[in-house]
Amino acid sequence: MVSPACVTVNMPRSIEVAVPEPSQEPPKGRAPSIRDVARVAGVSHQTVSRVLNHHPSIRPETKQRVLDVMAELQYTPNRAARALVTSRSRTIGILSASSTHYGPASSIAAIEAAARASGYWVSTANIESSDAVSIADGLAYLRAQGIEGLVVIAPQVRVFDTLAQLSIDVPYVTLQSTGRDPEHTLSVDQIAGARMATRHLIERGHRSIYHLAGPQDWIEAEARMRGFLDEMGAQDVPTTAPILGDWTADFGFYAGRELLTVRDFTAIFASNDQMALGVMHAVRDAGLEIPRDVSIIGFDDIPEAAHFWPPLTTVRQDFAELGRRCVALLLGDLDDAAPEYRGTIVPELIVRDSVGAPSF
Amino acid sequence: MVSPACVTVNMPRSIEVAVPEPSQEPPKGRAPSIRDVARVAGVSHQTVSRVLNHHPSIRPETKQRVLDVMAELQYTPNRAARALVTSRSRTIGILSASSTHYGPASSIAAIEAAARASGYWVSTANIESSDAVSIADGLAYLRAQGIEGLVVIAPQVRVFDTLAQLSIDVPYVTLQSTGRDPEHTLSVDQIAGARMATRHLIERGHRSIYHLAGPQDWIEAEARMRGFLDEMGAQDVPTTAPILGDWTADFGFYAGRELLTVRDFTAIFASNDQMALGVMHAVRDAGLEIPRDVSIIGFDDIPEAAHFWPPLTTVRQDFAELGRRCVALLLGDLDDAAPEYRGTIVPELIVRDSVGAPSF
DNA sequence: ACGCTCCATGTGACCGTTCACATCGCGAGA
DNA sequence: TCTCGCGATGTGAACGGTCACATGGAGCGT
Repeated sequence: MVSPACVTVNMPRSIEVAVPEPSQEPPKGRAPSIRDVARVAGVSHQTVSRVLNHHPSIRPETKQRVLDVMAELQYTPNRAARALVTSRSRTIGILSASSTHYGPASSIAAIEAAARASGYWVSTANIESSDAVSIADGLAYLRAQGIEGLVVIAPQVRVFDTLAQLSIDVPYVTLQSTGRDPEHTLSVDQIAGARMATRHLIERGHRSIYHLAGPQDWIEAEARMRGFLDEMGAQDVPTTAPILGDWTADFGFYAGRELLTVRDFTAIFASNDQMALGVMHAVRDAGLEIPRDVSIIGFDDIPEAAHFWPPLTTVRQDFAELGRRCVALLLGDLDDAAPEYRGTIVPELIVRDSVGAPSF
Repeated sequence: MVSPACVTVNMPRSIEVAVPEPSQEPPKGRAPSIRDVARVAGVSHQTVSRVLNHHPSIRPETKQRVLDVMAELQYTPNRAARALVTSRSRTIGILSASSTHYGPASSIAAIEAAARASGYWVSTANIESSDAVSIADGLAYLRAQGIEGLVVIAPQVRVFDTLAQLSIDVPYVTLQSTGRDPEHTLSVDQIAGARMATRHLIERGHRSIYHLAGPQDWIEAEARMRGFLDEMGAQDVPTTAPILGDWTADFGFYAGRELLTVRDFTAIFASNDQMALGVMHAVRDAGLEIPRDVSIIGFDDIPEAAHFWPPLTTVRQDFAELGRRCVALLLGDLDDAAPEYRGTIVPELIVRDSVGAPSF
């Protein structure tokens, strides 16, 4: 990956714009304020404020004059002052775990883009371990920031406990799948995706399938597991207990190695692509071939999945769209407008080469 | 990866703490302020402020009383008010590209953690394309946020131009390798890492080595390329022109395929692990084996690299440490303390199975 | 015993914005 | 013609902290 290497700090080279004509604005140390603009434009500070807030009753001529002065003075509204008086920070908080993974990272990027487009700011708190203290720290950090909304990309069960405990009461969005509270639910089920994946394996003839699940307190993990179990049940295939992992390739590797000592299965459905990769590694290490001896299917379609060996069959999620809708929903809520994103994002089965017919 | 699925918004469940005794603080709509605390504690607002700022001359007894009241009232200092009067946002901006990749994502997470530990906030602007407009947008966004320092994880050449253009004059840290401005430089060279990788290939007997570089306006990419060229020169190995890529596995795949039509090489040094993965894919598709027919080495040691087929020999970077030092340097600078992190983070060669002796 | 310093604390202004309210024309309805 | 209403603008007070300065004792050297 693009990796930083060496660090250089550079002092500000304050660019002195030599103004030839002695204009009337005093070059104070501070940045120009609304009153500076007002003075130069020959209006009151309130008029400037109105321009800033797109107030309807302002003469176009006046408005233009103010805008011109703003540009001339390189005026930037002071976020702190505004937040102080409105007591609105226009900031959305993200509580995230595993932010170095593709899924969360993509979601975060999409959320940030969507928020920025709507004039909101984003503040992220990454938690390393998912213990209560770490979660509480993250939430306290976000609370101190005065967030107006919260997106949770983390083990949610614990987060909600902590949320209540800290008595943080902002609207929150959680990227989850359980269909309760349908009023506020986007119904893209991971369940559907997981069922797709499972069905794909069954259709190819597999009957002994293991599921490598994610951490049990992640609702996503739970949903995929449920999708797996639902589909297995629906198709009358005997079910084995899912193995609870931690989303990492390392875990997939060790779990795969363990599983292979028995070898009572023909296919594995991993709850994400990284774990699938680890399993593939273990399978090859055991001298077996994919998909001849073992079929493997993943979840997420990370950009690398197409280049695994063999290229991984998986379920694609549109993280960017997810992030966008998530913000739309939160902002629709915040700004009291009707959220328009109630539709469904359909996950998509991406068939590549890691699934074949069972060998026995 | 951990992937969000379905979105649910939940309204705040405002937790009413039923206070039995009618205490003297009025339950106004707003959060308690410094003056509310002062009133209850029987001191002046300024005393409360002093407690907040760890002012030395305060009687321990008074201090404790104030702290108690703060806890009782669940007082949280208002960031906006503080920022307004001090005109310091205590926010560090990150301008990042490819933030979904492991390296940048890890750096961001580390920066955020380090900043949080120092009482700073972090604001990230992700740019999707690296054109000037996109960069300018990102910087404007950060500027509006009132950032006090800037970390650039992006194509730096262009960023600096834009920086000057927008006349943003905050101290900045760039994760870079060129050794100019040694006063402010951490000397971990990517160059060293790249030389290690190259030397490893040469020592194994390779003489025809291609380098798959990153985008030319990323200083990291440039540094690795320079390291490659330096080592090749030092060892008197004839050099071929590096191929400029875009950090993605897809690019590695196509470049590899292209290269294999000629097949005038025995090893490839990819500038990051993703591109290395793509190349591996292309090599296998051509019916060749790694490392028997072609040796491949990467850069970064992403967590998945150990599970590639074959496990990838690569150069490990400690992104977390990098992020920490980066913040230390920036903050040392900001707070006018002597930065202690002038030392060197040594990249480490991780030998796995993707490099062997040349086949011809 | 006097003045000086320093510690602990209080007072009021100010940061840059928005909010509530006041003001001033001007055209329309009576 | 008088007034009412509304559009366009101005005035002053918040918001919740920090800063500069003032104040009143205690400690202390002479």
